[in-house]
Amino acid sequence: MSPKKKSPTIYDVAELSGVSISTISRVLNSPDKVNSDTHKSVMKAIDQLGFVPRAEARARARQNTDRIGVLTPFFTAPSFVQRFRGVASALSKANYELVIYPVDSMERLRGYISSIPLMKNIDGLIIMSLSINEQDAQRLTNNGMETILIEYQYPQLNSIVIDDEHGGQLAAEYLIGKGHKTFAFLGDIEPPEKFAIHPVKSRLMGFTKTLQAAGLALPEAHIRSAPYTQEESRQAAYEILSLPTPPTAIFAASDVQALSIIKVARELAIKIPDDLAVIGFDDIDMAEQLDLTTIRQHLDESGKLAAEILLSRIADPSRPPQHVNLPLNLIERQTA
Amino acid sequence: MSPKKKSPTIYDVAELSGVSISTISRVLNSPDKVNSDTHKSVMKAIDQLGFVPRAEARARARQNTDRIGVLTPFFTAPSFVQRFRGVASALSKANYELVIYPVDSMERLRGYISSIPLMKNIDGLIIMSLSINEQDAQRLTNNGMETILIEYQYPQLNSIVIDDEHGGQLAAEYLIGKGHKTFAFLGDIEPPEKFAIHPVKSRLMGFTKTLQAAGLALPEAHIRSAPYTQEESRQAAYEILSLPTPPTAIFAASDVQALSIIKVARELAIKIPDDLAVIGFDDIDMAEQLDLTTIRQHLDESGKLAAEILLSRIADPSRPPQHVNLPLNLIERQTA
DNA sequence: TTTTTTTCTGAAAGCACTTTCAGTTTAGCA
DNA sequence: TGCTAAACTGAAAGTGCTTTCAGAAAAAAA
Repeated sequence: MSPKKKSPTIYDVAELSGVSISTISRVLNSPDKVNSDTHKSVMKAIDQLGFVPRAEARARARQNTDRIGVLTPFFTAPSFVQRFRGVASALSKANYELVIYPVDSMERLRGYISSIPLMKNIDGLIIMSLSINEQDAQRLTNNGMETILIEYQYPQLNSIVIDDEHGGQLAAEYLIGKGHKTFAFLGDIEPPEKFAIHPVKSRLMGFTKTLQAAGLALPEAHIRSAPYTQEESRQAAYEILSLPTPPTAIFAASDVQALSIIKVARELAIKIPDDLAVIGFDDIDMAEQLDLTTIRQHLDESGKLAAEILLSRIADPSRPPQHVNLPLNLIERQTA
Repeated sequence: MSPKKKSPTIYDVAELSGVSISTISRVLNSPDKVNSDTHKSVMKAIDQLGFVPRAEARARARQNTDRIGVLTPFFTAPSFVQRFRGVASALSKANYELVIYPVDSMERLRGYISSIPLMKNIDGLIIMSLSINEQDAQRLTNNGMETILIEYQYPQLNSIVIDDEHGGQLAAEYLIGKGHKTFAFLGDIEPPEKFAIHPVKSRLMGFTKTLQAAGLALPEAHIRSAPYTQEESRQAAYEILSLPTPPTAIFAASDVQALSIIKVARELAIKIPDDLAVIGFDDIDMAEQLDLTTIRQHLDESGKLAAEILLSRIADPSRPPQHVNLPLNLIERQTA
C-alpha cells in the first residue's frame, strides 16, 4: 500500500522467515543447497517483502558486476549499430548488463580508458572501432581489465579484425572482372580526429594494389577522402562524377558512403550500374534493401563473437588472448 | 613496473601515507576538513599508488550512482538508434553512464521493470517505445525510480509523445492534395508481441479519418499489417502492389517499411512517384539520402529531451511530471 | 542401534568505503 | 600561563551481500 520508506534488505527477509541471512543468500544464489521447506518459506518472505538484492552490495561482496562496457564512437553509424546488436544479443543471453560509453573526442576516450579499469564497475570492456595507443593498452592489461578490440589489434588484448586489405582486393577484382577501366575510391581516409576509423586506408591499399597488379591506375584525383557525413560524402561524390572523364566504377569504404554516391549519380542522371558501378563495404541491413553490391563483413557476428570471447575470458582469465580474423565476402547485387 | 594484480585500495593509501583510512576518505570527500600537510602527503600517496576509489563502494555509501538506464526494444531499428543518439549526447555532456537493457520479450520487460527499481543501481530510467501497464507504472513510482516514457504516456510519469494521429492526417492531406484517389497503408499494426509499437494504430486512424472526411475510402485489402522485418514488409508490399487495382499512394508507418515498398515497386517496374507515391514516417537519417518523402518526428531531439527532462527531475524530484508533445511535420522529397 | 556420511544451516569474516563519535592537538584569548 | 574553542584525526560502526567454516541434524550404512 504505502510506499515503503526503505526497501527491504536481506536482514528483513531473514528476520521474517526466521533463518539467518546466509540462508537467504543461499536461496538466491544456490537454491539447490537449501532444504526445500526452508526454500519455500524464504521465498514466501521474499515475495511478501518484495525483496530484491541490491546490485551494488552484491557486486562488492562478489567482486564482479555482471556488467560489461562498450566503448564506441559516438556517431551512431549503421555499422556500429549492427555490431552493437550482436553484442547485445550475446550479452543479454548471458544476463549481463550493457554499459555504453559513447566517445565523441580523443579526450573522452582517454578519460574513459584511464578511469574505467580503476572504477572496476564493469567486468569486461569491448572497444569498438576505436584506436587506442600502447599506453592505453598497457593500462588496461595492468589493471586487469578484460578487454576486446574490434577492428584494431594489440597483442596483449583480445581482438576481432577483418582483412581490410583483402576487402579492397575483392572489390577491385570484381570490378576488373566486370571490365571496368577507370576507377575511383571514396572513404574516410584522414579522419578529422585520430580516434576514428583507420582500416579504411587498408581497404584503399588493397584496392589500388590489385588495380596496379592488373595494370590499371587509380589517379590521385579519383581518390577522395570524405568524412563520414552525408553532406561531405555527397560533395566528394559530386566532384568525382563531374570530372571531365569520370570513372566508371567507384569503391566506397562504407555502404553509407556508397549510398551517397548513388544519390548523387541519380541526381546527375547517371545510370547505375550501366554508366557507373558502385560497390560498398559493410553490408549493412539497408544494403539489401537498396540492392547495393558490397563487401560483407559480418557485423552482427563480429559483435556477438566479441562478447562471447570476452565472456569466456572473464570466466577463465588464464586463457591466452584471442585474435580472430573474420572473413569477408563480396555480395553481388544491382549496383555493380 | 610489474603489473599490479590488484588495484590499490584505500587501505594501501592509508598504510603508505601513515594515516587512517578515514583520513583518506576525507581527503577525497571533504578536503577542507583535513590539514593541508596531511592532505598533501595523502595526495602524494594516492598519486604514487594510482589509487581510484572503486565506484561501487563509493556509490553505495553515497546515494547516487550517476548512471541512467535505457529500456529499449531489442531490434535496433534506425529510429531507435537515432533516439538513442539524442539520449547519449545529452547524457555524456552531464557525465552520466548509460546502461542499456535490450528488451526482446514480454518477460524480459517484466523482469527488468520489476528488478531495476529495486536494485537501485541507476538514478533514472528512460523507456523507449515500450508499452508498460498500470502495475508497472505504479511500481516505478512507488519505488521512487525517476522514469520517462517515450512514445507512451502515464500520468504519474514523465513522457514524450508525438501526435501520431496527426501524423496520419498529414500524410493523408498531402496525398489528397496531390490528387490521389486510391490509397494503401502498411504498418506494424498488430505486433507479434505486445511490447512492440502501438502508435502505429493511431497513425492509421488519422490517415483513414482524413481520407474519409474527404470522401475517400481505404479498403480493407489496402491496409496491411506487417511486422517490422524486411522480408514481411516486402511481402506485404508485393501483395498490395499486385492487386488488380493497386493504389496510387501508400503511407507506411515507418521509413524502413516505406523503403521496402520502394524496393518492391522498383522490382515491379512501378515508377515512383509517377505511378506510385510513397510516404514514410520517422525521417530517419537514411530518408534524406534516399529522397524519401516522410513525416518527420524529431528522433534525436526526442531522445535528447527525454534525457534532459529526466536529469532535471533527478536534480529536483519535487517537480511535477512533464508531458511533452513533440511536433510533427511533413518533409517533401522525391517519393510522393 | 551405532557409526559414517551427507545435507543444512548459522556465525562470522570479508568487501571497500563513508560517517559518527570521541579523543588529541593546536590555536585563541584572557 | 591557564583555559576554552576550534581543528584534526583514528577507531569503530555501519552498508547489504557472499562465502568459508564448522557444528548440528538427518540420512545412509553397518
